[in-house]
Amino acid sequence: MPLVLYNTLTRAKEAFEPLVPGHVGMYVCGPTVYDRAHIGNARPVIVFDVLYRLLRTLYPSVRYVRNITDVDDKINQRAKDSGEPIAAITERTTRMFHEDMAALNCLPPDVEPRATAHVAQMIAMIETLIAKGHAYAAEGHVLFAVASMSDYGRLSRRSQDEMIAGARVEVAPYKRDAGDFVLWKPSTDDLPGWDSPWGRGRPGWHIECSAMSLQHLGQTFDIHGGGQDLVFPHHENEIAQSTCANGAPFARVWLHNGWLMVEGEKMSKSLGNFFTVRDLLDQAADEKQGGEAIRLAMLSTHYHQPFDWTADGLRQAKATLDRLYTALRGVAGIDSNGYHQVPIDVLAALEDDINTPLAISHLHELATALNKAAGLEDKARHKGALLASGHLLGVLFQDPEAWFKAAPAGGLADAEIEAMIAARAEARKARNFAEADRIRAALLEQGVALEDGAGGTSWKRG
RNA sequence: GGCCGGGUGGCAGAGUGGCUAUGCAGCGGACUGCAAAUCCGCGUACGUCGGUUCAAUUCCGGCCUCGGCCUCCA
Repeated sequence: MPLVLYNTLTRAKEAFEPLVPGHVGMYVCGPTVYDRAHIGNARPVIVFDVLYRLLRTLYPSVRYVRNITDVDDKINQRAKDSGEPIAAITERTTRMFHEDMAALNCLPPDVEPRATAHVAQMIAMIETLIAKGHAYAAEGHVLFAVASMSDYGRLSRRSQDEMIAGARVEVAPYKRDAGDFVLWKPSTDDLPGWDSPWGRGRPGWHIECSAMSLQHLGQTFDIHGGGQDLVFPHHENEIAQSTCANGAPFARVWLHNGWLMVEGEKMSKSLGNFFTVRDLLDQAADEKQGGEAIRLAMLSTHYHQPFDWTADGLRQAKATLDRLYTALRGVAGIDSNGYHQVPIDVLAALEDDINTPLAISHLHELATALNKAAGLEDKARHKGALLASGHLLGVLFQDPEAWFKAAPAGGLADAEIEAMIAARAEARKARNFAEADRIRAALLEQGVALEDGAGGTSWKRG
C-alpha cells in the first residue's frame, strides 16, 4: 500500500513518492521560544512525530527538520517586560520545550536549526530576491513584492484583490502593494540586530524557514508541515520567497493540522481555558503516564479535523491506555520478541493520511484478541503486534506495572499496599470475607483497586 | 464579504453507494466467595429539503447550523 497524504496545495489526497527514492525530507515549523508550550503547540509536534515514525518504517532514510524561532518580536517584548536577557529566555524556553515534548514521547528531529544561527543565509536569500526583482528596500526595510510573482496565493487560494479587500491593518506607506511583506526590518539599539546591506536590522518572520529549509533540505523537498493557521500568510510567503529566490519548486506536499479548541471554545488566556503541556503533566499521577495520555488523546481525532481538548477526552485516553496495558499486563511474562510486527490494518490506517483514530481502533481489536488468546504462541503473536502498533503511534512504551503503579505525591506507598494485600490474602484463606472486603474497600478509598486473578492479586492506582 | 473545514447512535470518534467501525457509558449473561478485570450478547446513528440511482449516511444542489483563516497565533 502506498502512503497517501492530503496535500493542501492540491486539496486532495495524493500517493506519496519521495523526490529521491528511499530518502524523505520533512520540514515542520517549530516553536517561537518565549513561553511554555501550550497544548495547541503540542498538536503538530505529536502529529508529525507519528508521521516521522511512519516514514522511518517505510523509507530507509528520513531527514526531519524542525526549527527553533529564537528571534521574534514576542521574545523582544517578553524580555522588555521581564528584564530577563533575550538569550536567557530563548535558551530556557528551548530547554523546557524539549522536556515537554520528550514527556509526550516525541522523538527529537534530526536537525533543529535556530533562526539566529542562519541570519547570514537569510541575508543572502534576501539579496538574491532583490537581484531578481522580487524584493525592494525601502526606509530600512526590505519587502517582498507580491506583484512580482504570478501565482502568489496559490496555497491559500486567494487572489491579491481579495487580500487587499480583506486587509484589516493599516498598510505601511513604504509598501508598493498592500500585500507586500517584510523580509528585513530595522532594529533600534535596544533590539537584537545584525549588520546587513540595509543597515542594522533583524529578519522578518517568514524568511527564516525559507533559509533554514534550503540549508538543511535543499531547494526542493518532500514534506512541509505545520498548523492550519500557518497556511496564510506564513507558508504562502515561504513559498514565495523560496521559489523566487531558488528558481526551483519548494515543498512538494503541504500538510496542515487542524486548530485546537478547549471544551468547545477557542483557547485563550482571557477565557481561562489556556493550558500548557506542563500544567497537564503536573496534574497526572506521574509525568510518563500524563504524557502518554495526552499524546493518545491528541491522536484520537484525525489530525486534519479541529481538535476539541476536553477533560473527558483526556480521561477516555487514560481509560484506553488502562485497557491496553491491562491486556499487556496479563502477558507480561511472555516473550514476544520474535513477533514485533505492525499488522497490516494498523499500517494501512496510518498510510491513509495518518488515520490515527482508525489505527487506535485496531489497537483495541488487538487487545481483545490478546485477551482471548489461549495458546502461548497466540499470546506472543498478539502481544508483539500490539506493542509494535503502539510504538508506531508512540505509545505503550512503558512497563505495564509502572503504568498502573504510577504514584502521585502523597498517598499509600507500594509497600503499605502490598502489606494490606498480604493481610487480605490471609483473611481470604481463613474465609473471613468480611475482613477481606474491608481491606479492599479501605484500599479503594485510597485510590487503589484490587483484582483477584488466577495468579494472585494485582493492584493499580487511579 | 471572500476562502476553507465540519454537522454520525447517551458521549468521543472513524468510515462507506447496498455488508458490525472502535472505545466509553448503559442493559443482560459467563466467570468470581463477593467484586474488579476479562469474555459473550443487546441497543439498529448518520443536520435539513430536494436530485441522481435498483439502492445514499456515503454522490450532486439548495437551506439551516457550528468553527477557522483573511499580514506575523501551531
